[in-house]
Amino acid sequence: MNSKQVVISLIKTNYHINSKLMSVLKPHGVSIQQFNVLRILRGQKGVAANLSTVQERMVNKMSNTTRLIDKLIEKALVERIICKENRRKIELYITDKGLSFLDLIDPVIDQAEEKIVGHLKPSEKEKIVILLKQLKFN
Amino acid sequence: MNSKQVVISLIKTNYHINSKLMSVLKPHGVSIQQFNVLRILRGQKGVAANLSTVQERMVNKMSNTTRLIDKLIEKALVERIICKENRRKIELYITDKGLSFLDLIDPVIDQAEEKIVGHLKPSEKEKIVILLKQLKFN
DNA sequence: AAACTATATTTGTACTAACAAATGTTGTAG
DNA sequence: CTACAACATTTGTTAGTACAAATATAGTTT
Repeated sequence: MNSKQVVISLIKTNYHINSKLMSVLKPHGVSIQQFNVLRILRGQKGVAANLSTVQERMVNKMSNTTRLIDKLIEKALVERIICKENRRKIELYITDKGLSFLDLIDPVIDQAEEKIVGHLKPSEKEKIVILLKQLKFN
Repeated sequence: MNSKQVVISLIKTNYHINSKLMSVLKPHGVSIQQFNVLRILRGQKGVAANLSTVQERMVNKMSNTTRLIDKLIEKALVERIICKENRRKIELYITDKGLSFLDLIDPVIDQAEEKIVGHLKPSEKEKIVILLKQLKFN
């Protein structure tokens, strides 16, 4: 078993996971990234989040989070307010519509995830996570 | 250890792998997908590949392989000829320039992959691959 | 041969990603 | 108070992705 095979295996696995999650989100009109932003905002429990806060917590450290959030605002799932104390910052909140949207979608995603890895033994799930944590990226 | 944590762990791992591979390819002016197409064409060992053949072997089953290959042709790494027997098909070849380009880049990628997973024991590498193969995507 | 079906590739559109540059705002040094 | 650095977000650009529709060619039916 060489390193290349491991890397390819991981890339392919991710491709399948992404495809699966996309396909379950698609009927609801949101992308995986949009869904993740919503979850991050819900995690704030009413406290405003800056753009930079959201970005830090996202998997993808890209800088077009602005446009991603524009889409969520169009759908009225998120609200954006310019911070009064520091007008450079913005304050992001999930709306009530956003919260009930998540209530609807969370179980669908959970089911998809369960379907993918749920049949593994707990020890196997743990083993994957432990092994992945040992990988080095510097 | 729940299923969601496993999925997130896989997604994050993939993000890091992708970032790493992108960063080593970037100085050479090709993307990961372009690099993969080149390797697929080299694997043909001089036999022409159709667009559909390349697409099947790619991880991403997207349909803009045409445009991806356009980029490789611009760089003279790949050649595209319309098939004489069946003018619907195209014949793709890696050029000599493409081959020597791969000779240059392969070791760089290999090193990156080794750095990421090379420190794992062979049994651990195998364990990852075996566990990933057990995941279900239908 | 004309109409139809299947095959192979290309093109169009909308979205996401990575990165750099630009914009607007705040704080600070002189 | 002006200049400048630091900060936070937005915008621009190029590339890749997903999916659908369009184009072109070949083979088949009538």
